[in-house]
Amino acid sequence: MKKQLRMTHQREVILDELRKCKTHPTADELYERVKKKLPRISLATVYRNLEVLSGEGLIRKLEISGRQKRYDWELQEHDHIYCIQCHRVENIDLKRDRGFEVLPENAKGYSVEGCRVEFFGLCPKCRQTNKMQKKGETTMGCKTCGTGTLSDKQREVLEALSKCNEPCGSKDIAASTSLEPKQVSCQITALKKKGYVASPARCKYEITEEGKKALA
Amino acid sequence: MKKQLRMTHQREVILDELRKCKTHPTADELYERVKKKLPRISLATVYRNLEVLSGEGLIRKLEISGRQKRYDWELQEHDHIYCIQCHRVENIDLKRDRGFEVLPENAKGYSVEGCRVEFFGLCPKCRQTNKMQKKGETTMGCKTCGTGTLSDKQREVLEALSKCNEPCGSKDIAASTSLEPKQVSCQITALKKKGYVASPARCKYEITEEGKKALA
DNA sequence: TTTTGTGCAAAGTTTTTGCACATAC
DNA sequence: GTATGTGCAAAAACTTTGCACAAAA
Repeated sequence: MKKQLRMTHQREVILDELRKCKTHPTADELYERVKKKLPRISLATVYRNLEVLSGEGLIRKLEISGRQKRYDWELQEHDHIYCIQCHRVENIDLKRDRGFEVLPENAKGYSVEGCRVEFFGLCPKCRQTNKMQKKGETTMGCKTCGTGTLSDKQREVLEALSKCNEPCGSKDIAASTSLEPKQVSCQITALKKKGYVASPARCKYEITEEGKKALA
Repeated sequence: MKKQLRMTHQREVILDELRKCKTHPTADELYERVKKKLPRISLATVYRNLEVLSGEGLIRKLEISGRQKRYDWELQEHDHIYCIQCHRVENIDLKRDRGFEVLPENAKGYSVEGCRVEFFGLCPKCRQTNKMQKKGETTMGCKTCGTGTLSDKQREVLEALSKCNEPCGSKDIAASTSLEPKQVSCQITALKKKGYVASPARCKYEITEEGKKALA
């Protein structure tokens, strides 16, 4: 006997937000969006629902490049393009003239259920960013982290750090900003790459001279 | 100025073992193999080397379905087939008659650097297992976990559990079998789904009546 | 001798799960 | 009222990193 599914408010909002997304979001991204409507929802609920909904065939879990799982409300099989720099994933129109069906003799005994085609390259935004970087290239430049410009979150973290007299941990930083500890550690990683943050002791961080300049 | 790479013994063995693999291994799988030759090597070294070697272009990191990263010694671009049940990844011969190149007008402004084609289905082994399951199908049947039949590892874990008088943790089980703790928890998850193992307390497991029947 | 790499343990990152309570049907 | 779902916290699963020491060039 199968479990009966219920349409809870949380589930509804999750589905709803997913349907609004064009770039197939990760559980985490979706959580951030859903939280704006349901501030008390937990990440675990988002994960659980994405799992249940894709199990039911209401949405699709994507098997795609990148570290995190991504989800798609579009059920029909279609192809994707993936930005190797910012990890965005978008749909792509592709006339699959199935000239590349696997022939039984080279399927190695597999029963083939389907095929994914994934293009990769740089999205328009990242192409633009790279161009700008090339112009004012510095020694600290780093293709994959967009050096030079600070994102809002990075600025927030860096500012919090600039107010500390001694090295502090990511939880201290989280407490003095609007950010989640998880987000803070992400930003710190990026800031370390840029040379704006140093880690004089394990899990303790402080702003560097470079970082102070970047804030100014 | 670029760092100079050194050929250490560890690095050599890692490369060597990778070259011997036909199914593109995860870091973990490779670690298990390498450990047989260098028992004192650490998983971190394997990860670090795979990262360095793929950074140098000596091996390839695969962007492929599944939870863990996989590596490939074959540098030339080629296509893969993925077993949706056991997660094995194999090469596949595919005459890409590139009829499906992305045309500039539908690349959405991306600069396309390449394309991955991935087939998925059931590998010969899993097809076989599924067939056998269908014969003796039970109410507990589950497509993705292979209910009914016990894999060798599952049987080993279940037997270990049947010898315990009280619920025990996965590390205790690992100690009394030939398996790694990591593998044990995998098997326990599968066994729980099948109803053969219960978890009366957090992280404590015991065999169920169902499980005892399955062993007999 | 200097630079690069290793083992270890601890942390970081993403996902899953047990539990007590809440909600939909 | 009961089966199903939620929030929370803790754990699991996978990967990365700081450090002190070791090995390669």
